[in-house]
Amino acid sequence: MNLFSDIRDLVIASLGEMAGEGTLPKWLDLTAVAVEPPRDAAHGDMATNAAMVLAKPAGLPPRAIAEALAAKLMADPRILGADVAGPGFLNLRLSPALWHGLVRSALMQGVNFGRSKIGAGLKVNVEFVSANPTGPMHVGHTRGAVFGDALARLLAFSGWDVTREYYINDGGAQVDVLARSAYERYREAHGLEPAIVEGLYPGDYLIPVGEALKAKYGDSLLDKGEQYWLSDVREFATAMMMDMIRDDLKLLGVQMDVYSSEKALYGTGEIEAAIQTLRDMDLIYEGTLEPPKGKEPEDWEPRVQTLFRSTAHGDDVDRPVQKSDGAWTYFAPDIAYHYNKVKRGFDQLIDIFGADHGGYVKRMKAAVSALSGGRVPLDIKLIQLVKLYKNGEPFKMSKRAGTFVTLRDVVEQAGADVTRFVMLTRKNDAALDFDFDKVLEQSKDNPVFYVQYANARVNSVLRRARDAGVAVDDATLAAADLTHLGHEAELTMAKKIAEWPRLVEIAARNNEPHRVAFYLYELASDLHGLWNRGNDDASLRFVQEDAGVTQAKIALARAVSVVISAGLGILGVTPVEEMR
RNA sequence: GGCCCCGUAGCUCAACGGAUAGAGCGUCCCCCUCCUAAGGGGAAGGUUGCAGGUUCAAGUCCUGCCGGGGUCGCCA
Repeated sequence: MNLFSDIRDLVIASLGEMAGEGTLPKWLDLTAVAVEPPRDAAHGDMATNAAMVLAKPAGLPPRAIAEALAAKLMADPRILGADVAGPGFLNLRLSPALWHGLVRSALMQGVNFGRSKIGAGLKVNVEFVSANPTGPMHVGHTRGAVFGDALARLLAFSGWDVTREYYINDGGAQVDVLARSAYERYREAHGLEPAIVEGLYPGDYLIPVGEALKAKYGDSLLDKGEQYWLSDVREFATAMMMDMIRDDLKLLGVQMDVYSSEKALYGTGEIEAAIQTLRDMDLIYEGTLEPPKGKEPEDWEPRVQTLFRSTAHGDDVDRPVQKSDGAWTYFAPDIAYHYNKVKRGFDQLIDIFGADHGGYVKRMKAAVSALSGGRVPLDIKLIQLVKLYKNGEPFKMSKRAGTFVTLRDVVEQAGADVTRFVMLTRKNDAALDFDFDKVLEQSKDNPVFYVQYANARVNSVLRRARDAGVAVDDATLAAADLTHLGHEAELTMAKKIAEWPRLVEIAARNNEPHRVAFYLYELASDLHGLWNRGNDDASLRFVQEDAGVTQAKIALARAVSVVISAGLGILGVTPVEEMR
């Protein structure tokens, strides 16, 4: 139930009638006609831009169209007023019964209120996290994980068929480094001095891997050449790292549907086939790249490489798929991997990358565009840095010094719910400050607390009503006589609730889960405001003498709670019933 | 130098191409015999970095600058 689209349907139908009657030309394109909440409540409940959008193509003055449309709309019982304003806006006042009906449907639909079918069952693949299997997840990965998971939930809520996928980068040189690092820990487990030289991973998290290797292989790998153990140790250590990463994700409440391995692409011919497909399109050639302008590397030498003609699909320069020694670059298996996703029948692909992969966006889009014949859109969301603070001071991290902050550190200190919510209070492409003290603060400048508090207040009212012997289950509330909700402050609250289904659509269409977090903050603010007005005006308190009136007021409060629960559900945050 | 992201109130940030650009913090004033004051109401605070352009309408789209960050073959 989306009141805005209902009223838009009415506007479109009325415009159709006007065309039928000759007031408007018949061939007008109505796609730009919108029905929106006005910024200023004094402008009414909804506004449409129809007259302004149609004035030019129809060759009529906007106010004339607006007035004719207003007359039409007034015939509908839902419309109490239609006033032409400003440059040609048509401001609509709606019957209170509409808002009452909306509260009722929120109560009846529960946390499904706002669910829609705008995704039309399209198969979308959301690839996120994809952290290298060489160590535990750190804060940067955490934000990507939270974002991807919330986006997946948002799209599923909005009618997409969502697959969450993790691409394991287990095919490059970094897993060899992992193996060598683990091997040193294996030697350490045998009481030998580990030679953790520059370039190896120094982290303590590999000590258990060394011990596990000892348990499995005994001393059989000691004093053997790398060619003897590298492959086995690599596989063993990678598997343990992935277990660790899965545990980290679980801490955050993130679950993947599919784990795809880069390494598994090698030797299957998939990479060769993908490249051959591009070659058949004349998009692969042998050539030499120009050195980057302005900042030429010291050791630049022109080399002939196998290149992908990504410029044919919007990139700035062509990109190598093979290194000068003939081995695949990282890009080649990634092309094959995305081709694989296309072939699995996804209608849309979404990749969530760290901001440092920004330079990779155009070439990946070019590859998918070429391989899908332009059929499958790829949206790449770049996740900006998280800056950590403690007591207002920047928290320095250094991977080299081993002082990086892990996902586990963050979740153990702040909790999964707080971590998730805070990380979604910013657009993905803006940097985020995460202050360990502020996120746990119980005050209104902490959005998590503020939203949870609103929900707790509703539950407090429900308890109170129950204690007074008033039935407040959702079915009873939905059946209550909501005409008791006549105060302007109460209708404002209901109108805010009415925006929820629309907000979800906008957020889903733009792949912007942060909108949900901001909306919830506004919704909570409205509830706190209404609550406090009960201090001055006893008739606005939720619990009243008359049971019927109480039920109507609580129906409104409960509808807020329902939306908060639904919204937090999309963010992956558990609503609390009571503040501690 | 090329490409990408960011630039909005003193600070941190919102705003699906719509009307007089909104919140929180900070500053100032007010509200608890009353459902959790862990809250609320109000005041002050703006040339949306600059200059053009498109549009009935631009913080939003396009072009060029300025400032900050990221990135730029043989890492992933």
